[in-house]
Amino acid sequence: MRIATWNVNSVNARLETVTRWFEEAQPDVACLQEIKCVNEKFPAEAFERLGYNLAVHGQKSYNGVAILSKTPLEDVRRGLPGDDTDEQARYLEAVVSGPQPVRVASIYLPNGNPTGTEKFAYKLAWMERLRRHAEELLGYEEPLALVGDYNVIPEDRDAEFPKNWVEDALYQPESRAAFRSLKWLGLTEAYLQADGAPGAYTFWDYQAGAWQRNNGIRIDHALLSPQAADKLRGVSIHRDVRSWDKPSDHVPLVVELDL
DNA sequence: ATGACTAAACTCTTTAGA
Repeated sequence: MRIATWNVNSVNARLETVTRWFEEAQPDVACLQEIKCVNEKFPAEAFERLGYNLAVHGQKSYNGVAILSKTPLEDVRRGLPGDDTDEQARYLEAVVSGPQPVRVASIYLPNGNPTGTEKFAYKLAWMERLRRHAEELLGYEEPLALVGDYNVIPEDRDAEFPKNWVEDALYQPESRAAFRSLKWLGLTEAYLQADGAPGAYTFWDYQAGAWQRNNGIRIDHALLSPQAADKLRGVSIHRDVRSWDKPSDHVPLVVELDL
């Protein structure tokens, strides 16, 4: 089973690019972030034509997450528990049905810039809510994949030019510590486990020729429960998609499990 | 020191992204 995560930076503005990738890569499950539309505006038919079932948690203009699956989705949960006043659509969870079901979450973790503002505080609070929720999910002792745009650069080697990021929310010690504390619950970071080579990035800014200079960062991640990590076969980053016409600034990350 | 791109919307600028 191939589970993909991809921040598409507007599913409607980029529908042709996104569906082209689906046709080529044929993921069994795909978690999308930054769909940037309400549920009613999600281009459901385009994906249903490709054989996908879908769950969408959208929002006007910003954020928005979705899960697409070739098998039916069950136990769909919208929103991250822990704050009833949070209206940002950044978390969607569902169980992918099949002989060996997998629980999957599509995560769009807050950016948090600029640091020292309420946006950064929101990022850290959101990460703490995610940690608590992940702790509960791990208690199920099931195959679980928490995938998405974490907006965290875990280590120096996850940036081509680490010095560019020292003031950035994605690279603050607090952001990185929160990411580590999530992993320390007992989650396996799929890329490090299956590959781990430095210089692999998932995001290149649109500005200042970042792609041409390979000024990239690795901020899209897949965290696996022990029951899923045991079945980890491999991970691939679809880097070439960044050079397509009308690209997202993120590229797909694909995890392959023996399930 | 600044801006560079891209998208969305109560669009001819502003906000947000990372």
